[in-house]
Amino acid sequence: MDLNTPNKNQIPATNPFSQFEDSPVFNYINNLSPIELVKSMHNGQAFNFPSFASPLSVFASPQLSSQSDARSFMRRDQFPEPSKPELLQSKEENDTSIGVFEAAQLTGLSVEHSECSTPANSSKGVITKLPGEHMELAIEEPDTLKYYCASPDDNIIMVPLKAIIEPQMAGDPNDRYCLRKSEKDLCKIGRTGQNEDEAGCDWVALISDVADILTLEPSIDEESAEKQKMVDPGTISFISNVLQAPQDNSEDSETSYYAGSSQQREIGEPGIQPVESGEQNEADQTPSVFSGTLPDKPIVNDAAAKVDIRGKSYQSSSKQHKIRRRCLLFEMGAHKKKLAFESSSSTSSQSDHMGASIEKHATPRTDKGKTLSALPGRGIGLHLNALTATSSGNAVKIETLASGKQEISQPPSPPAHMASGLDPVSKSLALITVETDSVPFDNEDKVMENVPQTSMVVTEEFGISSPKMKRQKFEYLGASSSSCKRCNCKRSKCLKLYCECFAAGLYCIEPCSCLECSNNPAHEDTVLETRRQIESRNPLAFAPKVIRNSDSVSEFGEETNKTPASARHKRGCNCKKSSCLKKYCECFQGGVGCSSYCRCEGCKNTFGCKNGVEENDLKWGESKIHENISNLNFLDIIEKGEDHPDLLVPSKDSRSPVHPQIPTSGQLSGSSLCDVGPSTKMRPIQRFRTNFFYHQPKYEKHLQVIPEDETPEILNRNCLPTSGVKSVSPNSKRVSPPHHGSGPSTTWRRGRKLILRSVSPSPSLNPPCEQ
DNA sequence: GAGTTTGAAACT
DNA sequence: CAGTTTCAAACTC
Repeated sequence: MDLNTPNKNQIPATNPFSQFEDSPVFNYINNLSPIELVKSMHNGQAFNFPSFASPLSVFASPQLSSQSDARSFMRRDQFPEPSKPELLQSKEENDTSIGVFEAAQLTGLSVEHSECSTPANSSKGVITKLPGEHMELAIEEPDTLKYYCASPDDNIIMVPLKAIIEPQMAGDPNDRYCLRKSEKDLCKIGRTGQNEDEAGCDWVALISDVADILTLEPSIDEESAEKQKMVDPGTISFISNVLQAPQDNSEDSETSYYAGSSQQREIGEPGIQPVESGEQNEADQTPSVFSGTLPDKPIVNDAAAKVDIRGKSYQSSSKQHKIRRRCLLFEMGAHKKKLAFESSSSTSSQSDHMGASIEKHATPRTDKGKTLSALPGRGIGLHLNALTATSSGNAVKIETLASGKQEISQPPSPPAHMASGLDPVSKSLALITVETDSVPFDNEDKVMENVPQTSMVVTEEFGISSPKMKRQKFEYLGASSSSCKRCNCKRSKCLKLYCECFAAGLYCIEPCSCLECSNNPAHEDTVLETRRQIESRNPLAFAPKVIRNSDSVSEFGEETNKTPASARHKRGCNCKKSSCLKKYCECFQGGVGCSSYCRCEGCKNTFGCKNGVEENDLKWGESKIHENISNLNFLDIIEKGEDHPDLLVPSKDSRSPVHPQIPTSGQLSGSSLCDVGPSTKMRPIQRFRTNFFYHQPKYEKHLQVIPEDETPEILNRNCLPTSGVKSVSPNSKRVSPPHHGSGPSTTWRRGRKLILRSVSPSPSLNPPCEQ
């Protein structure tokens, strides 16, 4: 394809054009034009740069592109107009014009683009006109380009220009009209374009990208468009307009629209996407939308290609990229399912549901976006849940939003294949998800489950019909276990923490057996409000129940102990009869040992027992504390009356050579989570650190979606004596964090303060916790 | 699958 | 904040 070599086209243009400059025809044209003729050289540049440079600028500024696109769309509509075709036709007959325009490489370029991009439709739009449109070319091309690239200047110029030209059209011969217009354009373009050499370079790159996209082959227009989008918001608009034949105006318009709103998409906000946006739109939508409207053509290979392309092109925002990628892949999956659904409509409820969910996801996505925005730092779980549901293919309930409250009953139970093993699509999705760091924990869990090999923590089922089966998988999962819940609530409407789904910040989904469930997108408002209320009562309510120290540690590249002992229950248990040996015990259920936070009686937790506290640790701690207390930046914590008893008992962990240096070194052991066993209670400081780092991205991502506002709280809890004080005494009842002090707000404030003062610039390395 | 046990969450 | 109630999961049969 020639697309990747736009300059080639550009280069030739100059000469040919100059040749015609001297021709009689050209002179004639000049005479016709009241406007001062621009030198061919200049013109050449104008064509070359404006057309290409602009696009670049456009890329830089999506907004502009959007405007441009909009215009472009309009314009395409105009093309079909009877008057213009005639005009073109007449022009075509004119040798002069032909020569002139042949000189203009732009034309050729445009043609090529069109051809490449949309074989079927290429005849339309640009191509159709270009051949004959010498003058028209000058006119149309620049405009078109402006639309796509639309540097601000271009836009400004073009508007007035048109205004001027249009009137002339009526009375003047086509030639004249075209000529003038072209001249004007050239002048303007030249002006604006000259400064855009660099842009031109970028343009080349862009073209290359385009070429790559096109070379991906069997891609459809939609697919190419999708790719384009992935490449760059601004690029999208350009490519879609240039490459895509106006086969479908509506589609174009949408494309343009999206290009324009690329910023929003970049941000990850749902934006204002039309529900039935179509594959392109959905392509960019976040994971939740794995729309089924995807082109039917997506092929596995292509998909991979797309991914690669994206990955290469947009490293800058790796996260976004990942998200996109994931989305894409999910889309792929969705697409596949859709195909299956379409192909074998007879079968499966699953396919059916998938199709339904796919079609309706667009809306849910928006809702999710709202959720996020509405609940800053909160509702994350819900948001993710949507993802999870989607990916799992179980997201039937989520459809309710899209369907407008219509609750689509889920299939009686997940298809056998789902339970036994994921369908290929799901697996692929899972794998993909695993690849991406941005994958929500819940999603990840599911992924893990499906792909045990890769999992660090296996949790929840992907599509297990039986609640029991589901739960059985929760065994050792700690926080992760809390991530993907399936409930069986009957009276709480799944709006209380009794509901595991709700507690995990997730919407209930198909596998749930709940009654009168309100924990779904259809009741988003209610859910959010309830969440708020609960959080106001207990800021940590939605925090992961199990805090895994090892994860945070590993995040920093340090090999960590991933045993349950390296984690602890955030609040500790209060078991009386189960001896912490049954799943009644949250610690046990979470696969972690009991800690000083626990108030359990007769603890026999096999993962670790708070009773194992070592006296030596205390002694050691005392000596150390004096040594280092002064170094603590979080002294203020203590000063505030938050003197955490634990703080007085530094960890004695052998692996934390310098652990006393809380603020600076990452050497404190991850003890906080290592409450289990000998060192359990011994590391208040460490605990603080650990917990603090617990909030670090990776850990959070993996284990639980924690509302932003909870982070401080967590810190607070960990840092503040609250529980710590009493925890020291096994018998004493620990004060729950939320209730501590003056209440949530106070706690919150303190938490924030702690963050500010105690945060260590460098990642803390929490040594593995050994029991 | 029904009934019981258990402990967290919610309520007072 | 302690005590009680409610709830749903875990467990048993």
